[in-house]
Amino acid sequence: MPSRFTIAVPSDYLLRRDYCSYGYFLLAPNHWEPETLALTRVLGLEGGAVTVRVTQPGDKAGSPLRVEGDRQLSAGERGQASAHLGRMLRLDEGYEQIRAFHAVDPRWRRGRGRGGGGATSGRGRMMRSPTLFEDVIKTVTSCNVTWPSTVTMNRRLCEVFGARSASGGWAFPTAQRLSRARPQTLRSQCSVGYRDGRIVELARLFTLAPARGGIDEAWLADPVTPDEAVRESLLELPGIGPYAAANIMQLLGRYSRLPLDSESLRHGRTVLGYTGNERQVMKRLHEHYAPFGAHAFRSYWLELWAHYERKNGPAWTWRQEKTAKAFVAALMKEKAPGKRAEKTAERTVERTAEKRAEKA
DNA sequence: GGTAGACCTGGACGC
DNA sequence: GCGTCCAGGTCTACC
Repeated sequence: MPSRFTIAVPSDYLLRRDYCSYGYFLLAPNHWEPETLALTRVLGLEGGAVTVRVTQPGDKAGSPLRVEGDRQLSAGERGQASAHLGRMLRLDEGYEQIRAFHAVDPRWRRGRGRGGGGATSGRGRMMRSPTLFEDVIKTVTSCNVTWPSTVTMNRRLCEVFGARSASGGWAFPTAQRLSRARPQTLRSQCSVGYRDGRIVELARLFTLAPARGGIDEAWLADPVTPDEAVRESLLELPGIGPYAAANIMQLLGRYSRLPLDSESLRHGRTVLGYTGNERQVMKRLHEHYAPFGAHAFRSYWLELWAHYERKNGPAWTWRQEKTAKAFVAALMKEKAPGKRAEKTAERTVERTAEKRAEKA
């Protein structure tokens, strides 16, 4: 028997805008339906996998979220599901925290949520995963690779190693499951390439107690822990370099560091008009966002995201199956690609999908 | 401390 | 349809 419950949200929280605010909303097992403004994904709970469908009735900021599961959930499981969704949607970041961000970067204050005195738009909450483990693996699968490959890796990880829900969806694999996986299987069935051993080792570190050398999630998430200590600790993990460490920090709610990559360079050159070599542009990017201090990443990301939305329409209208195409590097270039390049990209994406279907 | 090259996959493009 | 080149961040060896 299906279950249904609600989750309260901050008064300025708007599901379609705040959920569709970071690229991971396009990665399995997450699924967004633009027609119904519904988020669907499988969550791994103590009683097994469950597919949940999350909507915000009336599409009104501050309205409680309606959650429907594809099976009966115990009270404990409902609590677990609420905690997973709360982390994912950053519901822990209240109105005051967003107002503090807008105080240093007023560009995102426009628009009206239903917040109390001096209402703000509520912009500034970027979605993430229900668990830190999923965030770390998603970050590793996004390094040194183009977006369509990241999409493939995440989908295959779920299909090969994820638990299945009653309605047939796949959960993101647990650390326990991936820690037992053979690197060769990861490579051949999930196309993760040289990341195979690193993913297994990361999974193993998530299963170990901190006292035995495992990852101390509570310490990483504790606001008392200094940013620099967190960064150094992340850099010691396999497959985590400066970019990945900064990205995981923002996923932990630490926004002072910038995960600058090739996309940032493009943003610096084409949107901000910076010239010079890579090092010079990176330096100017750091200078540009330095005034936003503890909120630097939010300013950086909202700028970047606004650029994507100018080109492709609001993120909540994006179709998951088409984004692999939309984010093919050539199609994101400022100069429109030629007809041939566009056709080739489409053909390649289609061929890849067919090959994957055959394999499956 | 800085730099070069390997790692792997799939998109881009020429033939 | 095939072959070649290239993008992408991390890691290691070397200077």
